[in-house]
Amino acid sequence: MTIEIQQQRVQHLNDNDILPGDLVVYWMQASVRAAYNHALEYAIRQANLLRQPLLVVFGFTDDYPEANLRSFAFLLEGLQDVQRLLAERGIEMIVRRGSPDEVAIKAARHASLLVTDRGYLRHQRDWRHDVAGAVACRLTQVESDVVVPVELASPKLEHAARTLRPRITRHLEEFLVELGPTSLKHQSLHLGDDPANIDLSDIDTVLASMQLDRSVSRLSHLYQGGESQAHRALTNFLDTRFVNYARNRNQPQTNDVSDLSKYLHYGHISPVEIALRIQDSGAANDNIDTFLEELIIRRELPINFVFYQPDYDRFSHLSGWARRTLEDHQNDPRAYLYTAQQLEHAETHDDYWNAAMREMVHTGYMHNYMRMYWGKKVLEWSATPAEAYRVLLKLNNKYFLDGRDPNSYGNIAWIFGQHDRAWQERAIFGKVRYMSAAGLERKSRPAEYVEKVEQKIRQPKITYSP
DNA sequence: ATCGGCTCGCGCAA
DNA sequence: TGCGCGAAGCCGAT
Repeated sequence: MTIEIQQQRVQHLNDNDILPGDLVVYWMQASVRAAYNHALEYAIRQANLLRQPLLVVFGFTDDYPEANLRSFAFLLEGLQDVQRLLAERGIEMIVRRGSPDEVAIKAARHASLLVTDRGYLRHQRDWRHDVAGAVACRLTQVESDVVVPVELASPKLEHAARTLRPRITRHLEEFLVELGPTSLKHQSLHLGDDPANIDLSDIDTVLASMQLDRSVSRLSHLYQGGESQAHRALTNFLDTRFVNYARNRNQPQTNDVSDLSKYLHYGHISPVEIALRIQDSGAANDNIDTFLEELIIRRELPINFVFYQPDYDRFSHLSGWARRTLEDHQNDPRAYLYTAQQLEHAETHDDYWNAAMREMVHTGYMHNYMRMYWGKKVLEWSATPAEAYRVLLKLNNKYFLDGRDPNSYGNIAWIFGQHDRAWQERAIFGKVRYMSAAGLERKSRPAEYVEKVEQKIRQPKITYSP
């Protein structure tokens, strides 16, 4: 049984026809997995219809925006895993060094059809645009990283979750469906010996050969990238912590969260697969509903944001009340002013904040509730909102394994009022929502969170065994 | 512990 | 044009 891939996931990015070529190429870039990968399944079905083999190609570049040792290691672990999983299905995948668009163009030279997955950030869209114009064959993009395709959910920038929610919910029945694997009928090509291909059998060697920022430590002792690890993380969450999810998801002193955001960011797991597993878990409805709200609505709102807001990574995109009120308070005196370096080194007067910053630097993660507090305080302690915006995005993208994601840009924009409402006017923040240490203490146990972070840094331990 | 007030703009009903 | 409502807010009153 194979489910049809919903038509709305499929877009032809140029007007070219399918050519009488030798093979179908799937240019993998965003959905680095074998399971629940609509682009992969689409490419297999097209190859079978054309009676041709399929080649999967990934373009790997040292110049990837804001990447470093930490993120490259996780990426490579994921590539190694998916290459192995595809091989088990008789599908050949090569990872070739070079700018992704150039790698795709070269790989498509003898292709009948080039298929790719979808990314929403500027550089991801630019690559696909460049490739669409450069190849002779058709380039087909298949959305595989959201539940409801962005343009179908809404034709415009949404200002709040409550307006996007019904627009997504009405399509869930159609899009929250299984996607079984299709068998590839025709032999692969055995291109593995090409010297241009990267040998993934030893990741250390690949990393050593690269020019990259090594100042951000590798975290493979804590988290390894890859589809297999993502599935283990999901199973572990369902078996041990999901029962507490609705109650504890905003309690930073607990670990009752899914740990899946980094796998979602790298495309190591599909949101559709996660949602189906959650729905079928037999858990209490409040846990299921709360989780699906986070996974689908709260994840796809920032994707709507980066898709319809070209300046998603700049303070200047803010308009209307939030921009006005922050600028009205631009010259308010700041009780604390920290340099970017003091912040990065967690050298502030605030122990809760310092713990959050340390969690970020040393574990590549920060509890979601603390991400809000962390951001609000940087706004409070910076000379201008624009400066705070810059510093927050830089730290976010440097240290988080789930950084450089639409969620990163959405989360930072939220600090400055995006997707939020006006509140009682006060210094510096104006009418933008404020957060305080007293609020943290009222709602959670931040002193225990500080303890938890220090413990985690001292004794790093993976929460699920490989 | 819980509640109302603060405050804005969107989307929908009218 | 009016009205309800919102992710995590705070604050003061009860």
